[in-house]
Amino acid sequence: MKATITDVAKRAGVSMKTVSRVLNNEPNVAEKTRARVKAIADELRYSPNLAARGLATSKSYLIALIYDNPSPNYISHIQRGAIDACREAGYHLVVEPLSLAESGTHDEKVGLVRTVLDRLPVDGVILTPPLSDNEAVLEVLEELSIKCVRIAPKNGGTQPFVGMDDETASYQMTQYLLKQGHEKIAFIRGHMDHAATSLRHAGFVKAMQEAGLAVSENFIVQGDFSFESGAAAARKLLAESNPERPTAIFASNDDMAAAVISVAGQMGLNVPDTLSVCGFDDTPLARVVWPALTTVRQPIFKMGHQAAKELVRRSDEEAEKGQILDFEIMLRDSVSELK
Amino acid sequence: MKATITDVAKRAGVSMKTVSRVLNNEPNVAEKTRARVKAIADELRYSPNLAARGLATSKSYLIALIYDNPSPNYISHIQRGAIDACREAGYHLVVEPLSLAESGTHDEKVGLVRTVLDRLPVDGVILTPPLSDNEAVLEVLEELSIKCVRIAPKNGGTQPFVGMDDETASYQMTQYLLKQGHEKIAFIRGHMDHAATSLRHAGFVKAMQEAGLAVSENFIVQGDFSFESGAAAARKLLAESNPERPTAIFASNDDMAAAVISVAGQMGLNVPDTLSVCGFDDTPLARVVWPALTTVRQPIFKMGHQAAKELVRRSDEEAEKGQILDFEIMLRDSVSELK
DNA sequence: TTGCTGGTTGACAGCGCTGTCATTACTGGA
DNA sequence: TCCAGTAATGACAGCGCTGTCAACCAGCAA
Repeated sequence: MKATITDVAKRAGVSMKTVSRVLNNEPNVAEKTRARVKAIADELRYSPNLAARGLATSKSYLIALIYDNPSPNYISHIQRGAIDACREAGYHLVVEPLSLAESGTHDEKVGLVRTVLDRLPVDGVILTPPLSDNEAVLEVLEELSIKCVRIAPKNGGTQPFVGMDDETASYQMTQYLLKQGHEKIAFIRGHMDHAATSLRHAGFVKAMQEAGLAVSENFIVQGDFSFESGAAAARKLLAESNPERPTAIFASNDDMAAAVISVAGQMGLNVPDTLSVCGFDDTPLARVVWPALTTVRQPIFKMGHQAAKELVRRSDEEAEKGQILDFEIMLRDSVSELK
Repeated sequence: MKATITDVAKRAGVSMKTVSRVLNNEPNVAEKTRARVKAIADELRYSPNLAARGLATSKSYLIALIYDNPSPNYISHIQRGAIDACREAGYHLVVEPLSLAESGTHDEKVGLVRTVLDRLPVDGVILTPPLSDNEAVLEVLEELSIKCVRIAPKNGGTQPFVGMDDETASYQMTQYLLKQGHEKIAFIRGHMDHAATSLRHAGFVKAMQEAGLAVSENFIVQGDFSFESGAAAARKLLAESNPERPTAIFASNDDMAAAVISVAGQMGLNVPDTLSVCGFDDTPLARVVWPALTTVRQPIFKMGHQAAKELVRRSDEEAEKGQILDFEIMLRDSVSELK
């Protein structure tokens, strides 16, 4: 049978309340008492009953990770990071996928979110793109006054968030391409709903302009982060009929970059000799395609970690309003110097 | 403020207990009363307090997905399936990654698992490979008498499980290769800890033997399901020094198959013209490499779904001892007929 | 000595729900 | 008409914990 707080109390010859104080690290317990209670709790392998504690405190010691993102890799890393932080604080992570994109009107979305959140009284939620900026979700969270941390949101808002500087990353990657001698550089945009899409685009444009290069309309193609959209974009950019082909293509995520490499291969174009390609995200895919993809590594794990950490923060610790984490440019084999 | 059962009871002019009966679909409530209570509960947007209910019933309405598997794609699909089933039954899924492989002795592993499970009193757990067959985990589960469903376990045991027939899938895929005229077929094995590894190998061997073909030692290479191990295996198999090269390579998962394609590309071998390649799992990767991978589709989502469904089963429904789900062979472009 | 302060401890109620068991309402047959 | 027998309902305790508040015990100044 599982030990209860009463068992520990009896064994230690103190009241339940004192045990409770020790377990919650509350002040005003004599050091000697504290040590004894701790020892006995360990001995009995006591661990508090979450339901009871939750009922008494109206906290659940649960935080939710809410997402509507088809990229398993992204979620999986966020998740790992978040769980890591939860464990340290005695919290647990429950995952709640939401399919909001195709679920009708704003009110229907609100209803859906509310149903999920009503049922499970979590202490906080982590929002991943594109939900970080979803009105319906934010509205319900506000209404139920649930704490939340947004990952890579489009605009600040009042809640804390964690993100990275997509624009600068994109800017630096473009500069790298320029340094390799490329001037005819095409850019494939991501999904419109994601905050990162316009930031990455902006960084690209900024670097091009600083280099005094015109950004041709024909060299900016809209994608949606999927492999298929990347392939379509590549076919368009590399078409024979295209008056002049780019010497480099900057796809704003790895899936689309992989598609570019694949299409180039099918068309008999050698990457990186006749076409340089780079991506964004550093998914496992990046190392798995050939040639290995030059890309930007996002600190995904850490984002999840920091987000959860903020949510499980004990109130006496300092709050973080927003955090911008560092990225890293991974130079691999898919970009070469222009001869 | 959130409505409680008392609010509903007052409004409906009945006792709490009657409301409780309605909400839990218990018998012995007049249809009229039932309908009225339901309506009022809806109106008040009442949803039960999980902690209170948990305290009263010593159930948590939580099930855990425990894994130690580096494949985000696999986990992510299992997870989706499981959550789906949970939602239908008012349960929630909490995810618990465990790093058991490198965590020392058996007893240390047991300790680690126990810590995680002690803290969170879940009603059931889903075990994914390679944990489905992990002694330490199974032991703790038994000790705490927590229900569990194992996904793709090596050997039956007494718990329910869901899986697919890896051996037959592998057998059929090999037959397909044979039908394309290949005889010199190499096989790359997966990670030793996974049940699937020997099953897939067995299916391959069976088909070869039935075709009256010898399976050369040199054509069986040990991998570990990682891209890197696949690449190493491919380099070994395709080495110039190798007296005779295979005309087809059957990698026992997609990552390794992708590695084979990549290595072949680097060595100037055309896939599928001079080398046919096939994989196993049908991960997104399979459609993303070029040429697209001929592979076996596992019903991963469904496995997660069925596993969770079994755990949240109300006791009056029928139990399923074990379920073997169907696979599908996905014919794509990485295998061609031997000329 | 008394009175006061502040650190330490415990008694008790109550969080929102369900299980048990008693009570009431209703049915059909004698 | 009355009485079982069953269906419908409710009163109440208690799940394991924490918040509140009162009680207690030094130690020290007056």
